[in-house]
Amino acid sequence: MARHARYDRQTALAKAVALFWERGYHGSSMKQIEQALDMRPGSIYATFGSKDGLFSEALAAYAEQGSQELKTYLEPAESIVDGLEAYLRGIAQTGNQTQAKPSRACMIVKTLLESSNTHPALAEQANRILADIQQALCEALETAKARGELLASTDCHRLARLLQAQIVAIRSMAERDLAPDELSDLGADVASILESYRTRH
Amino acid sequence: MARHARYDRQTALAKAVALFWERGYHGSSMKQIEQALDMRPGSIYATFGSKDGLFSEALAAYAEQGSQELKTYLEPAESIVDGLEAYLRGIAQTGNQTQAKPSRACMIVKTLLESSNTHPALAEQANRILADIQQALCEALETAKARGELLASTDCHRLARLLQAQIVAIRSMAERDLAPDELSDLGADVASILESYRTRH
DNA sequence: ACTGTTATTGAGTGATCGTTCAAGTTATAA
DNA sequence: TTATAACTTGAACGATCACTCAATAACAGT
Repeated sequence: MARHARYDRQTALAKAVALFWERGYHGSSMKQIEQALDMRPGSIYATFGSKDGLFSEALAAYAEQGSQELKTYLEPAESIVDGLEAYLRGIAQTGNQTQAKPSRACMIVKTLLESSNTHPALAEQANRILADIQQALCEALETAKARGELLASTDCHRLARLLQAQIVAIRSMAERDLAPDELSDLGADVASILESYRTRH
Repeated sequence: MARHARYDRQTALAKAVALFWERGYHGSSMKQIEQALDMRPGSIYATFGSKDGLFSEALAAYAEQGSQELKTYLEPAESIVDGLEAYLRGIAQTGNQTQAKPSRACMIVKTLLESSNTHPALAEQANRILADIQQALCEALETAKARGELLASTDCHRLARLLQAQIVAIRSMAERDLAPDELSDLGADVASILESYRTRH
């Protein structure tokens, strides 16, 4: 029995993700947020509570979309390990930029590094997300091991951590001004690390 | 023939490194800088020109001390590859915290990720430093290869890039709230990557 | 002591920060 | 049509931002 919101929450969040991913928390002012979302401060605060609240929701949305991206690599793959290697090579593929991303680095890592000593709540959220991702990677590796793709001696928790470190590494190195083929070489080298954990067929 | 400065430039810079490393560029206000350096704004601006100038000098000082740290691992080692592996394991060693660092992550990477879309000049400097480090790693690897430590097929430029990615990975993962032994396991796993490039003796 | 030079001080600059809220607008329910 | 509820607007808030500069203090040379 009243007026409906002019803005779609999901659409606004997607715009917030783009801005925060690009410029970080401290680097994004409310003025820039207002412009990016095409919303006035009152509406923003009514909808998201605060700059912190908006950032937090944006980070969660980013994590969700990142998890979907991983799935698109795992599902069509012949094996889980193949899918993981394809993913590592894929995130190192910057030449083919059909979709120009706000930043090449990972927003979660950017947030972790930016906020660990300035904004404990955000750092905690980034930590939680990274722990969840590691857990998801671990479960995928456990399945791969059960299928005989990985050596029986493989410690999946450790390998998941190593794998996450590689993802972090590629995405951070992608922020350097490397040539596209230099980065994809790195992707290939990183992917080949997994080979030593594979069962010889 | 005049008054001498109350502050030693190097000492002040070291304090600036500590603050900026901990809190980043946008996260450090002039008020905090004044307090950390025990200097009033006038003196800071007379000495370093601007917040940017101070940060830039601090970043350069950090890079220099980081390069010294690598040398302390390489020099006592029996071989270059041994030294590099010891370095990778060493930076993953957070349990033994005789020296509490301002941050566990690398200040250069923090700067790169924070400033790439907000402060081009800083991003460029971080890029240059990373390129220099990669070059130094490359030269060490070339020497190792000439000594027969590495396979003749090794592409040292590529391996240097992979190695730098591993250093970035460990230092970024160190910012997560992992248990000390989880991180040192990661260090060991990362160090073992180098093994596949080694000559079998 | 006096003079010339340089360093330090800290109140103050305008701009921008994140945030609030009274007023205005637009829809639905009766 | 009217009343009511929900949403939008944008001026304004105090705080803090990076930075400046006239006044003061401390040295070196004479």
